[in-house]
Amino acid sequence: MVQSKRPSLEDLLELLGQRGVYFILRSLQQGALRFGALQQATALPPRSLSLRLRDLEEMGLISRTEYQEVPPRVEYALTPLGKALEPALEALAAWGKTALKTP
Amino acid sequence: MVQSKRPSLEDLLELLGQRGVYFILRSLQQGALRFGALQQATALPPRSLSLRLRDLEEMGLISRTEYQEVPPRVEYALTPLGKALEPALEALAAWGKTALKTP
DNA sequence: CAGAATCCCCGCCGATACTG
DNA sequence: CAGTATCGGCGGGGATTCTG
Repeated sequence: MVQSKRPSLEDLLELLGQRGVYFILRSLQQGALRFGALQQATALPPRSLSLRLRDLEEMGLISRTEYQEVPPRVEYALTPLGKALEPALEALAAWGKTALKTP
Repeated sequence: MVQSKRPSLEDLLELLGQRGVYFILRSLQQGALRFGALQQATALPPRSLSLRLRDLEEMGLISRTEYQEVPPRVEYALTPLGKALEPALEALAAWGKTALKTP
């Protein structure tokens, strides 16, 4: 467990502004996912995805679970703090839909 | 009226991630404000504030009204589309408070 | 499979000065 | 008052390559 950053609203917004982060959180709302699956969902290069996942983990929004197997398997899931974002993400999505209706 | 950009959710998130943008929108929810007032509210240098305001205007979230007076006066206000963001901003603020309670 | 390392480049950011 | 002009720095971002 890392949880180094104080999860301030400004930090969250800055992170949400990075490409793919919104999609990562939305995807994980359906359940835990592996690195490869997130790569496909976000269309991010490995390095960028890795950085974003670390940011999210440091902010306490997601957890990383490493399974000692062959082949290696790592799963990412929302923490309670991450799940608490759901209403906000819903509200943003709702705005996005209304924005399309009134051009 | 400019309204050049299609207001997609990704664009909004990217813009919200820029420093000061959240504060600009929140401040304007209380009513129209002038450039100088926004400068004080956000603590942004003039150039950055000017860029952010233009981004917001291009996305159709705020409107710019210039009064031909001496001294010059310009007021920024939320458009209906900008006001439609209020629930989302509220939800984000609510998350911010819960984030503080559960460190 | 899940990342780390390296490299290079551009775009933003803030500071300072100036003007209609 | 409400911006624009100019500049320098640096940090993030993507592409590519390599490894436990």
